[in-house]
Order: sequence, then structure tokens, then C-alpha cells
Amino acid sequence: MAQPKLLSFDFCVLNFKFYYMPELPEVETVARELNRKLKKRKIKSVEVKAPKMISLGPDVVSNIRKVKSSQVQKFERLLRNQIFESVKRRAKLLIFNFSRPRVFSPNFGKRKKERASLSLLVHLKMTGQFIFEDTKLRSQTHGRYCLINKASAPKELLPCRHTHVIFNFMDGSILYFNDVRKFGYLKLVRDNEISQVRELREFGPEPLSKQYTIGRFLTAVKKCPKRTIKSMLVDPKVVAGIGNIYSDEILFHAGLRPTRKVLKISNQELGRIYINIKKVLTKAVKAKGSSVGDFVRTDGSWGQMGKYHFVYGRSGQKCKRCASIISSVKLNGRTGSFCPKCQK
DNA sequence: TATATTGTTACACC
DNA sequence: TGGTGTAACAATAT
Repeated sequence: MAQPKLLSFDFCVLNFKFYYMPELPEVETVARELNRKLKKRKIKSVEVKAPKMISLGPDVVSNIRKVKSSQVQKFERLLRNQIFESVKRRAKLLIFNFSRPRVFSPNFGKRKKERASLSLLVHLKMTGQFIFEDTKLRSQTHGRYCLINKASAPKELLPCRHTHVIFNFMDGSILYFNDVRKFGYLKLVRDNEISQVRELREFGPEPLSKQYTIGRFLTAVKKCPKRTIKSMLVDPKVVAGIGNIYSDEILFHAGLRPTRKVLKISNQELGRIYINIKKVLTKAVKAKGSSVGDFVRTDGSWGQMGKYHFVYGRSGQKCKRCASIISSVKLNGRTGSFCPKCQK
């Protein structure tokens, strides 16, 4: 009887059902939540259980690269005593900033030893998730809950077999990083190295920024006249943060099929796509924020998030607008869904 | 066994 | 040569 009530308040879950891949709105939600929850918390210790998921320095990320145990130790050591300052998002990448640790030279603190502050870059890829566990909940329950999978078997003790990195805070609260597929990564860099991080350099513009104008959109798109519009929207170098789900939804609302070639799209149609990039993502950022909250309160009820989707994941079902059957195509190795009547 | 997924890379083709 | 597409890869639950 007491348990659902407990879960409804102190337990902050920041994750998504495994087939709702985190894209810009989901990562934005995670960033905002974590920013609020982690601000000024000091790390007591870090445990890395899956060395392949972490890396040090701005090097190119590779899932295959073996990380030596010394690097794991260094990763854990560098993060110890760090204080979370902020969590931000760039494309689908989470950027954690830590405050500069006060390190003094041996001569009685007269001279500060120069040391760059640290940033942690985290990509959730498909199934990465952060779960923050407050002190209050932990003192009130024996077990901890990990809603990592589906409604039929939602509860697992934390840490579970998919927990790969654990952040223990001074006040007893804990942040878990889980990833079923292990495609995600945590990359620790010094702030003076951050400009060398390749993925950050190569990201296209943020679609929700004021700087992302119709002009920028048109210029970028028209550079590749022979590509399909869908492949342009999901290309992080063209525009940041859009994946399979939102590209499908944007194209539905713009009324264009994903297979259309850029060359054969009119300026008016491109304008509709641009408008809907802003519209769909803005709506999703708002919706994700609230639906995640609902999800936590209902404990195991995963619904809510898909209710705004018109085409994604609805192949074979009726179009919500015209009742035609939603079709799908394979494009660049990904499934694209569209309504054959609403989208031309 | 086939499928789903992201982002990167290797390679074929025009 | 470079623009473009295709396939493979990482991992694992369904």
C-alpha cells in the first residue's frame, strides 16, 4: 500500500521504453531533469563496470576499442570529489560540467595549481538511461527499482546487469547509468580539449535555436540534391538531434513522403518541412517532459509517449487523419513510415 | 533466426 | 574525384 506512494515522489526515473530511441526531445528532457537533480552534488566515488563504455580524452569514439584497466582507474579517480555544475545538451549528446576542483600546491596554498575543469560527454545511443535515486527513497526501502524493460517485468533491483556506471554522491544518493545494448558511451574530457572532440565539431545546427533559420535549412538541404529528404533529416551533420521517429513525424506533418528526392521538392514544400521541424520538436520537448512525469507516477505504465505519433511505429495501422493504412519503406537501413494518402 | 535501433566506417558504383 | 547508396558492426531482447 505504501509502495506506490513512495515511488511517486522520491524516485526520479529518466529513461525510455527501449523502442523509443532518445532523440533531441528525450535527451533534452534528461538533461533538464538531471540538471535540476544533480546541481551541486559532490561525487564520492564512481564505479565503472563496463570498461568499454568509457573513454578519456577527445579521441574518436569506438565501441570496439579496449579500455585498459588503468584508464578505468583514472576515470574513477578524476571524477572523485567533482561537483556537478550543469547538464546540457548538444544534438543527442549530454554534456555534464563539473566545477573546477580546488587544487593547491604544497607551499601552503599560496599558488593555485592550474588544472582545467572537466566535462563528461554521454551518448545514450539506443538504450542508454540515467536513473537517479534519492537518499530519502533509499532509506525507506530495502530494494531499489530499475524500470529498465517493459511493463510485464518492470522491476529489477539496482544495480542490475545492465548497470554499467554508478555515481555515488556524498549525501548517499546514487546515479545509475544503464544500457541494455551497450552502444552508449561516457567520455571524460578536460575543458581545454573539448574543441577537439570530433562529434561536437561536426554536429549541424540546433534545430530549435534562433540561429536555425529557413535560409540555413535551405542551404544545407540543397547541397545534396540527389539525396532523399529523410536521409537529410536524420543526418546529424545537416541538422542536429533528429532521428528516425521525429523525421517520420516531421514528414507526415509536412505532407511529404520520406523517399522524395531533395531536387524534386518545391520551395513551398521545403518551407513546410522547416516549419514542422520546429513545431514537432517543440511539442515533443513539452510532451516528453510531462509524459515522463506521468510515467513515474503510475509505476510501470509505460504509455503516454506514443500518443502523439501519427506514423512512427504505426505501419499497418490506420492513419489518424484519413484512416488509410500506414506504409513503410527501408531507407538507408532504417524503416520509414508514412501515410500514402496524406504524404505525397 | 530475423528484426529493431544509432552512428560510424568501408566499399561499390556512376 | 566525390556524391551517393548499401552493408556491416557494436549488443541483446523479443
